[in-house]
Amino acid sequence: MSSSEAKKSRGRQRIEIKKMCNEANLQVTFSKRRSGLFKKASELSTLCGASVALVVFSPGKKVFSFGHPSVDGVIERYLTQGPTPLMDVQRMAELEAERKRAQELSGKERETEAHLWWARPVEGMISIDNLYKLKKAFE
Amino acid sequence: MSSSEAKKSRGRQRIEIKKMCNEANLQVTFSKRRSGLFKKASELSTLCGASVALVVFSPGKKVFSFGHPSVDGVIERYLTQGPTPLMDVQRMAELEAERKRAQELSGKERETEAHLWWARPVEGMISIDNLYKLKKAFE
DNA sequence: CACGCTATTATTAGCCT
DNA sequence: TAGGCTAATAATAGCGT
Repeated sequence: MSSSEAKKSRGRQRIEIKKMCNEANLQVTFSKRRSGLFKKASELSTLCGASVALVVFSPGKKVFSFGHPSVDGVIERYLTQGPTPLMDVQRMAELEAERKRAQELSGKERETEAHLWWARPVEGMISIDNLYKLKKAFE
Repeated sequence: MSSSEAKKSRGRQRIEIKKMCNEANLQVTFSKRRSGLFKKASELSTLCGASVALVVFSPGKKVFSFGHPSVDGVIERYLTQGPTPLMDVQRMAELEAERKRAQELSGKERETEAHLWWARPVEGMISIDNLYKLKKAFE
């Protein structure tokens, strides 16, 4: 501020919605816009009582998620009520068996960061993985 | 417009982020904010090259979704790499390969399909309860 | 019920610290 | 790398059509 007439800031500038070239800037923009996006998502669910699931992978592979009532719950509804038709019991039994086998192979849970209070409030109790495979099977 | 000095509009008013009481207004707000949310999601994926999956169920049970490169692809990554129990190396390799393949296939045909290409309402015909019954039936 | 309009609020790009 | 600041752009609540 040595200059008595230096402008404090150029303020917000219009940008084109295209892949950002500057890597450093991209990182900052990602963080800021991600926050805004999750806020909007939570507001929509609160204001309108809508169910929302939002999952975002950063360019650096980190994952962020928000869900109301829960990510897994909404995903389950999506996979179940989506374009996929109902499946037969036969196929379900097969996949259920595989699920149990896989469950034995995997012993632990993955804990990720939880800075954001609105992120992943509840852990799904139903085997989402199983449901997903069911859906995949019918495609 | 009989009054020559009638104000055109009170403009945007501050609102509290709580469940809206007025049903009619809620419907309008849901539509507007849903559009904004999906736009923000698409902008984030475009600007930063982030993978995004967004699923919204309206109070009226209709479902809207957006995904980049695809909803299913991102959900798969979430279910695989996310909070869900990890699986054996064999299966992870399979999913990894499939993800890469899916990534290459994307970005090839995805342009302006219609007005809001990123918002596709889908008819939900299957209830979650049906799935539960089916699951219990075979259990 | 979906759009169009506009005054305001909300979000954020570019800088600085 | 992560937070503030501020000027501008973007989103939108309340009304009309």
